Amino acid sequence: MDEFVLNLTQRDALSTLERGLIAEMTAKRRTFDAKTDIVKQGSSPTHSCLMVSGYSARVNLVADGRRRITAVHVPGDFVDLHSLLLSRMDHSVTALNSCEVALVPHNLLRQVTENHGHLSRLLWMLTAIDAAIYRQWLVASGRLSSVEQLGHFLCEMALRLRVIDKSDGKAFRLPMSQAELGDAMGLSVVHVNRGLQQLRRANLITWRGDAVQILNFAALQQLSGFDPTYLDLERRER
Amino acid sequence: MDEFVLNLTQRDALSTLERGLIAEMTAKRRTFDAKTDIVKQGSSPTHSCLMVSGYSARVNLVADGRRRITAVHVPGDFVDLHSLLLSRMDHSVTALNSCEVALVPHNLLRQVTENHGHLSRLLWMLTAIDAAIYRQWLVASGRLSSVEQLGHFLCEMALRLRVIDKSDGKAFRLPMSQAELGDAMGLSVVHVNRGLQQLRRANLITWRGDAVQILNFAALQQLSGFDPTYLDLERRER
DNA sequence: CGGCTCTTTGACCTTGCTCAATTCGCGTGG
DNA sequence: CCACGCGAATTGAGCAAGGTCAAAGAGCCG
Repeated sequence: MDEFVLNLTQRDALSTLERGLIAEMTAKRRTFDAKTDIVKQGSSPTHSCLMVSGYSARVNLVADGRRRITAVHVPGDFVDLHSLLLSRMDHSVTALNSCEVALVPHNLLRQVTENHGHLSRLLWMLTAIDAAIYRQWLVASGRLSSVEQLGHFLCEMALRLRVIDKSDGKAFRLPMSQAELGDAMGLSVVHVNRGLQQLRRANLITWRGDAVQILNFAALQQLSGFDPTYLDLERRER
Repeated sequence: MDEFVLNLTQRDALSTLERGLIAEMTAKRRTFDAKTDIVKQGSSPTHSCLMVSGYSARVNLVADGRRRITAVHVPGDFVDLHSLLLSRMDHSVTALNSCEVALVPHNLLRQVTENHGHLSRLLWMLTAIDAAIYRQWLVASGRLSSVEQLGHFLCEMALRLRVIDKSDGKAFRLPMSQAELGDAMGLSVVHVNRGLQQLRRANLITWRGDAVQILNFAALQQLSGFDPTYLDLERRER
């Protein structure tokens, strides 16, 4: 699983043994159509899902139809590692486009935690990075304006996709409708639309279909106060 | 460390060996005055902090003085386990009142991940629960009204404090000013004040000094759509 | 061509923010 | 015991960001 290995080797070296374990873990695959649930709210999975290709979103439903997307996952992301440790899914994971997923049995993961300290620290690290992203989204959600927030999100996606060679840091695919983007930002569709127009008018981005392009990363970064520290893209022993 | 053990045994059994390891890990202590930093943004700690007594908050600073509190930690919370896995702190942890903290050396934690699979899964679980709380705050921040959000937060604190025997599920201490509460909710002080008044007028809560009392938990829960699933208060093998 | 989803626009409304004062609680020094 | 000072809570008034509703385009596929 190329993207997953890239995700890890960006942050630490992997031994041959560890690469073998990863291959074993990701052997079992399944595909999901766009807009279908990969993991359902309320379920207690017996395996964890790792994105092989395609994008997915973590969706929380609130009473009376309000929804919030709390995370967007790209190839190489271990989507619900935490289902290994938690009892019941308090939210769903939905395919944004058609995607392929590796189903990693929990007992295999448990074996890793028993016998492979370093690799299990790396998996743990992935959940820590996810948490860092949640924190950053919380900051954005409560303390940035809608335009700043949109810009921040696009900077983040550009970087995360660059790690897995799906972007040069400027152009990338993002298969999300403005409604989905609104759910991710905690904004209304209408407001997302107007925010994007503002970014376009400022010549900061273009967005046609699922093709996003950041025209001036430095300016977008400055506008949104984006600081990539939280993605921890640093290679060192962990 | 009583509260920490309660936090874990709420979710799984601990062996005698594991209890011993925990005692060893939490041997070294330090106290912090109210409003001082326990961990500083930008630093690369060599130990992780576990709250022994007192409350702390995870604070992110944004340009031009905006702040966001992304988490509130109570006794028994492992405040920055993730510093074991991440390179640099992208935020600070600040003491809300005067508190005592156990300093757990990273090399000790690393040994646990090498030799004690079950205990390291439990530590990992704690970071997964933290992440679940972040997700819930994201939902609250983007999709709940200010009053709902305040209610949700108070329900959460009541439950988390009950786990560590610091609350009967109704009354508890919460040493936060309305300004701090605003930073935690992503709201302005003025609005927090008005929201709390609304909760008081509806006879749902009282709050004097740092003494909070929930007068009608069921009603507050209903109002805020609080569902405790995400706290994963279920005892089973992990 | 028809139907579907997604984007865009306009008009209006509401929640929550800002600014500025005032009041309250409480500890301190006289 | 009382005046004073200080941080926190509270209030009022006006404003603005973002929400809602409704309709009109655009793009796409069968």
